[in-house]
Amino acid sequence: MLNKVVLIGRLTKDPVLKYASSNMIPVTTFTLAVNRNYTQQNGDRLADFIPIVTWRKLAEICGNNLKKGRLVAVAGSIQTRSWDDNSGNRHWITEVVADEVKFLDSNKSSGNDPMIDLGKDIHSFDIDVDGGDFDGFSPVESEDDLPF
Amino acid sequence: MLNKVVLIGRLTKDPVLKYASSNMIPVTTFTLAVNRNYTQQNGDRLADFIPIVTWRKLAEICGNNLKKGRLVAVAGSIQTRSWDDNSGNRHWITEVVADEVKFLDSNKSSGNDPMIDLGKDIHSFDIDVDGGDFDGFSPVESEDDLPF
Amino acid sequence: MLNKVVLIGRLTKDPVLKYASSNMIPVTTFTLAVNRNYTQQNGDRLADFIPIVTWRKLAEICGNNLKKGRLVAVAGSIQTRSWDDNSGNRHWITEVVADEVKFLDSNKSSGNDPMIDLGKDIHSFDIDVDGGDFDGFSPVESEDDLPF
Amino acid sequence: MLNKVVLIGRLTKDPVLKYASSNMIPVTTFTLAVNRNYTQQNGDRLADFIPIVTWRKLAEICGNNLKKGRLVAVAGSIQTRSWDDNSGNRHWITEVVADEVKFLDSNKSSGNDPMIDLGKDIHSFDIDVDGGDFDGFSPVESEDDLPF
DNA sequence: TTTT
DNA sequence: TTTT
Repeated sequence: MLNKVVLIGRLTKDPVLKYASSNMIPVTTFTLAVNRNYTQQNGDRLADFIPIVTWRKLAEICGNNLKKGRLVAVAGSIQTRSWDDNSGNRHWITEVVADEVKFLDSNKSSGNDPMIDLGKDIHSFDIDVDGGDFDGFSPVESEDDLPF
Repeated sequence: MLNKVVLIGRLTKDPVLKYASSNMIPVTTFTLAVNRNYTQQNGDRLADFIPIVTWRKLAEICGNNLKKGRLVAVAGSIQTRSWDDNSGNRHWITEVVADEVKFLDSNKSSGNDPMIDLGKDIHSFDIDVDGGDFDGFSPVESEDDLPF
Repeated sequence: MLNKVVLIGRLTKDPVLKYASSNMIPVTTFTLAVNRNYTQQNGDRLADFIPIVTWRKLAEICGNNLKKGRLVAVAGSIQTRSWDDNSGNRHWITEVVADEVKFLDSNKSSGNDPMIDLGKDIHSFDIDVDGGDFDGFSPVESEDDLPF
Repeated sequence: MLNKVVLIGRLTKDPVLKYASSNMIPVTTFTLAVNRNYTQQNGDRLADFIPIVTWRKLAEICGNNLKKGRLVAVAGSIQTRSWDDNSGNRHWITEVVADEVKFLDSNKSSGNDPMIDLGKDIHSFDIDVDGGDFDGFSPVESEDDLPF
């Protein structure tokens, strides 16, 4: 019926950009560390580590420009998927499918890496709603090959 | 940093109310079926099945009043936890911790079951922010015994 | 940068469906009464009354099917507009532009009015993202004629 | 019933911190410029300007630390209020009451002004849910004196 | 098995 | 009547 998520956090690692085997649609995945507001008395857990998936043009922008440690805002929805391991056991996965990803800090790696110039403003990228060159809009497809 | 979720869906089963073994805090869990807007061409998946956790007073209200099939709105945040199985394998779980649960349909089971009278209005219940009688506010505690 | 709203409430009046004078795009407006969780000690204000605007296909669905008192969920964003009155004074308006409207209760008026059959399930309608027959996608256009 | 807002944007001016005349509760107001994702063909409107209100401890933190141009995330709810002008005309105001404000950029004004040291991390502040020393929790009180 |  |  309704399924809305907004997160702000940092990438735990560099994102992973792949092309789905069946239709070559770009798909990028990363994990977001979202710090909790309170501090545990034992100092134990301080963050939630939330798997994020992006598709198509947004996947390419994220895969080519985000890096470990970058601060981003993600808007999207929660999705559940299942996959079967080699032993025939079914595993369930809950992840966030991002519709929008906003880059909230400037590019830290000022070296000569192939990142685009983010300029002096905060950049934001929306999802490619019409699917660009891709054949037919399907909100979620080719869920195989996802690393989670 | 920021972690906000809003869901509307139906309970896939009756909720499960337990009392955490360490401190007897009430905790209720259920799974929400959230229908997607689009229809798969193959008619395959139409909904996401999202695990929900509630604590304290809200847990008691949900555990005592919700039933399979009821339509609810949930506001809260995404949480990740890990647990180790008997074989020593660690499993990761992503679920939604509910701060607010709104009952969106009237009581379907008009029989003589022990459900409270929901009256003619939509009822809503907020989380017990101060923790009631409990000693000290801890946003998430006693995560053992969770059924997910 | 990011602008997300989710509301659940009831229409204070029947919605108003118009066609924008410049380009004949359908636009429907209504006000949502969103009850607050707490009760004022003086019993004064119990709800916020939030102006909602919808465009295109979603506007037609809302304008033709919603009625005063219906319970709906709205997802969208906050928008600010200004207009000048006859005395040359500028007025500022804050409203919610709906991307999605979900009908949460069944059709109350079971008479022979021209409402569509909502069936036994909750119906939901998304915004017409591609704009249908309209010439070029413009997220908000023709803001004149709005009744707020 | 349910009323959730998340915004990311920049302060158009320095925030205004006042103490409500009736009970001396701190209240801070500011306007957030939230850039839209799309560009108008005429280059006209690019942002929404959304009035924000915060209360109590969060009001003091915002009033003492935020400045014009700072990038923040705001989570809260939409509120409507009315006030009567000298001519006896009633005016309606829609604003966002912030429960959480996250500071997303580091302190720009590195001079010797009285701002607190924000350190090298992103700082976040939650609302003072129990109201501190104040007598009884009332989510919104003393709405007079608000500058909007 | 993690970000700052 | 506005931010970057």
